[in-house]
Amino acid sequence: MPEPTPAARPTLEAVATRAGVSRATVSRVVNGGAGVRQPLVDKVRRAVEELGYIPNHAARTLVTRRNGAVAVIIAEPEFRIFSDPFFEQQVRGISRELTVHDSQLVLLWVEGPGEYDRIARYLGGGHVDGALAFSVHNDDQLPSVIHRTRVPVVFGGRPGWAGGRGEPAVPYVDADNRGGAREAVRHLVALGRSRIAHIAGPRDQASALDRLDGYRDAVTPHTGPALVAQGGFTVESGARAMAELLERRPDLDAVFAGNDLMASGALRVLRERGLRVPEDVALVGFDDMASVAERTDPPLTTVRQDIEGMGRLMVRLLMRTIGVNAGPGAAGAAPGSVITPTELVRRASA
Amino acid sequence: MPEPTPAARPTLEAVATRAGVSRATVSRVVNGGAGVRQPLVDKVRRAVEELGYIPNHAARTLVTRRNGAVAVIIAEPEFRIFSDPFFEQQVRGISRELTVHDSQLVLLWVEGPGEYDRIARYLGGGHVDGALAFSVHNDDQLPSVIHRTRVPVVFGGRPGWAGGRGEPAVPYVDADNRGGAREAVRHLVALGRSRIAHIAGPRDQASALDRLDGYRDAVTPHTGPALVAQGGFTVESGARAMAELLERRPDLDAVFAGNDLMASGALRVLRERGLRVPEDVALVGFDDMASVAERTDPPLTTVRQDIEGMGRLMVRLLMRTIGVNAGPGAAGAAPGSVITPTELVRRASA
DNA sequence: TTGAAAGCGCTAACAG
DNA sequence: CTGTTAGCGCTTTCAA
Repeated sequence: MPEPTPAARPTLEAVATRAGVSRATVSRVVNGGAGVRQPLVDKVRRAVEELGYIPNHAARTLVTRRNGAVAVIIAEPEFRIFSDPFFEQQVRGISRELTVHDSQLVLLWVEGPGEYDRIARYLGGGHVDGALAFSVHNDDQLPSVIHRTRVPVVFGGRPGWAGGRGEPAVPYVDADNRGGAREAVRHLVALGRSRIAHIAGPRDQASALDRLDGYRDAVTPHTGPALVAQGGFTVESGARAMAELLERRPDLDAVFAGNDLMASGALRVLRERGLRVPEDVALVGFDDMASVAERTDPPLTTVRQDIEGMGRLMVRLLMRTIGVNAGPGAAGAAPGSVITPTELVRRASA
Repeated sequence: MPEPTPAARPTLEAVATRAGVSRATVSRVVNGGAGVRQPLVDKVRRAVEELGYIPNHAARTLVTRRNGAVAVIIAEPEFRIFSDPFFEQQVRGISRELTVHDSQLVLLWVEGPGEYDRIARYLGGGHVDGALAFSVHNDDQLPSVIHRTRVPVVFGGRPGWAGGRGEPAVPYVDADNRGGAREAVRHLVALGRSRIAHIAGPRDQASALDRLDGYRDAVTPHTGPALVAQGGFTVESGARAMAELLERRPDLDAVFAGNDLMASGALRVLRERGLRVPEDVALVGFDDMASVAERTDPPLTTVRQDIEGMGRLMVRLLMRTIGVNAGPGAAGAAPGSVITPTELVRRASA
């Protein structure tokens, strides 16, 4: 037996030989078959089938410089990010859209700054065509680490430092937090409320700041005074903030919470104090997190964002960036970021 | 300007030229530097540093046939798998251990049988060195699809069909469900209970069957009659099963639930009926899911499994398989599966 | 339309 | 210990 090889995977060459054509022709057929006469196409297809040929990825990448893979970078500090339904939906969107683009999702789980080196090496090594990262805290070095690898990247959520000092322009996809907040408060105003308070999210997260801005946009001296308490996007912080608000302004008649979790905390406190929702105090949340907003009593009126859609958009943006970079334009040409619209969902709380 | 090239990534060649050595030497240094004299090593290192050289992945893979990447295959049917704390821990273990082995985690999200083709192509294309998959329902075609690609694979959880008819032997990592169940029931027996019931998990999941077997092992005619109700691993199903059990055997004095979720459902029913736990009915769960077991009232006595450890083990097993396959042994040589021990955690419910 | 040939960047014998 | 020399499997001009 001259060939003890168990089952070496067939190469282009093998297919070519079997089909009686050149490697070039096989390559053409495999890549769409444009410009090859039908009989040959058929012959090649048959050979591919019979041999069970599958193109070798590495070889292809080596010459095309394309990988068909995109990294999704997850920074661990974002605590139980996996359990976060928000995150799950976004990744689902990303995954689906990536499939459409025939690309693979490579998950990069970063447990801390100690691993930034590994990430840089991975990104720099050309394993992926681009990266998707999520808005991180302002002082994090990760964005700049990513940036230095020169791998195209799109952020999920407006990075707090976007547009800052010498910061490079980064493309990102974010919901219209400000507009959504504005709409929420206007709804409250339309309901005839005039003492509308806001429970704000953490000061180091852009989404929280944007929602606060939206609240400020809508609450004019005309509609009533601004009244803000600080929360931290958790149920407990929402409860605390609500208590504080009640102390400062016992006669408030509406609350716009920075997210559904805080709204549910606020709701609890409101009921403990014997205040009826929405009769005495109208309440609006943000996110439309199903596991929360639909299950409170009364169900929450809130602002919905298309999370899965945002994930898909991140991919589209990235793909465009990659396309652009392949062309004559230099790497700096960041395609504009995208702000997706939000929608007020009316339930019973306001 | 003869060189309009913006910033072509430096190659081995460039480093070699700069350091005044051959490509081979640079390659050696980059790959550990064994067998190269110190002065040269230093020179090369410096050149690498100055040029910001990063090895090209594709080129390396093309010749070494190794990828430094492992696929984690997730079948969507497993509903909100991301939100499942169990899953999160396992993936965390996998991710950490992969880092140790200098390998990357590639997430393959399969939304349904329609995508099996894509998966097969990906796996077959040599993108990854191996795959990790989770126990799926008995009738799923995914395992066989994976198997056909000849990519080494390790399963998380004993596949229901393992050891079946013509099924190939697949290596898997699983907790000692049977042993753990046995221990749980023996604990109940030691407590003096003699009418011990079991709420079983779904009949098509190996873990549920194994726990049932463990229960049967420990409940002998000597200790009392077997009494089993069917549940589905959810809180609600646990409650229903408990009600049924109470109907069939109002005087039962202990319950071993197939998991913590069902135990908490059972607990609720028990209290509704005015039965005290553990005084009237002792209760033991399984999993030690922190978000459940520690928060019930009373906290659940349960069986803990080292989930993150199982994730790590899956990777180690896979790495060994890959190593073996690289050697003379044929691809079929599946290294033995691993059953990890469980541990009874005593809290207040039993 | 098809084929021949030249690499992509790297590793791995094999010499020296 | 170091350099030379072949490729790994594929795409892509360039001719024919």
